[in-house]
Amino acid sequence: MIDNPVMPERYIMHVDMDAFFASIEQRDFPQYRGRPVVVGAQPGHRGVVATCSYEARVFGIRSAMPISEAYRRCAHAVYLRPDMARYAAVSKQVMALLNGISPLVEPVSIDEAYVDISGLEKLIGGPEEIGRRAKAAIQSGVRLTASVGIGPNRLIAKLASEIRKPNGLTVVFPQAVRAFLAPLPVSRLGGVGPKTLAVLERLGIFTVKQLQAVPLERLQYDLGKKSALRLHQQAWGLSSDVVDIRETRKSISKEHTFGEDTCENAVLCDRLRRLAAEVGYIARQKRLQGIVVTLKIRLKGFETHTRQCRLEQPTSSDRMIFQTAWSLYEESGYAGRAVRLIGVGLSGWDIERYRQLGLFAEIRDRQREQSLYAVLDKAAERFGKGMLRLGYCEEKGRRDS
DNA sequence: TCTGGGGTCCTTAATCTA
DNA sequence: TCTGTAGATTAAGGACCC
Repeated sequence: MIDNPVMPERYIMHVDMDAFFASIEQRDFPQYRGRPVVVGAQPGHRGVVATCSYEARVFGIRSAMPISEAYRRCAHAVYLRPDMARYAAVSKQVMALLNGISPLVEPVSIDEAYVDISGLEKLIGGPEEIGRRAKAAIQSGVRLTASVGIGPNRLIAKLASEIRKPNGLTVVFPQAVRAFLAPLPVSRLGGVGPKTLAVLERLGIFTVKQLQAVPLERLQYDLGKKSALRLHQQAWGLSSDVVDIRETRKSISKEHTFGEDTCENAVLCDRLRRLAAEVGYIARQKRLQGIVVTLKIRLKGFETHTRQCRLEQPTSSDRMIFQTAWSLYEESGYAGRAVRLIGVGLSGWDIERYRQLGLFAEIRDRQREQSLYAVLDKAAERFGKGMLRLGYCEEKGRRDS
């Protein structure tokens, strides 16, 4: 617990399941308990570690590590292929348990979620009590542990959940935010990967406190406008406190890495057809039709390219997706080169939503009207706000803020 | 040396259009 | 009607996240 418990206006809770895939395997198969468990590719094949148990981490094994390296570090670990369907079912249970605490649950991945717990103090208790309640619900509901962080916004909640792992609970009150952030390494902030970290280190910035001292303009010179602004805001503890419960998926894609690089058309064509069918199937299940098809190709040497095509009509048809992707491959000039990975994606239903509302021409008027918001205002007048309410309010809210 | 899969967001360059 | 320009869109790649 950090600082004193004065009630802030808002409390956001971040729940992060501990070593999720590996913990489910250890829960379901007692013979794996107490042993290093690595979920991911099989040793001897291409691939990386998806998750590993805390016993495996003792050997230095980490997520995203090549499986060959993991095997070198710990040959006697249990190596398992991921069973995503089983993990997804457990994830669903966890989200339902969190829903029992607050209806405002935003799953951000299979193993983590943000929960808006503002205003629950009279019903349940202070933030620490709510955190304890969430952990207990997960423990008794699915027999797994989670690390929980609570703070005035998403950033602080997430960083707080990472402070004590596994099975931790950390609450950061608003007055304590600056002191909480100051000693953290900048690598803990969102959007700081190897490239950005190298730039920051070149500038002599290693901690959040040091980052706070750097003028925004200086950061923008080295990192670009938006990335720098986001980083600067994070350094001062500023972030969204909105938990968004709507489904917001923007694209669907499937890809496959071949065991060995191939340049055989028959193999590539067959794989692309299967991937397109998977994408089409998910799109139809979600009742989505996309107007943009993307082909992804990774060649020998990890050289990666994408090619996009905008269709005449939105689609969720396997055949249409496949034919478009295959044409992109044939036109790409990569035919004959050894392919390591091939993938296909479908996106662009947001564009289609506007078109269906008869707003496509108006979108072109953006240049005259200066913004889409004016278009939405006009359209709302014409169609009535009821019909456009969701999109309209989203956009208007963003504009007003 | 080795580097999966499924995503999101940002930047940049080319192109379009009022 | 022509032309330069600014802003928007699109395509591709990069970085990052889990």
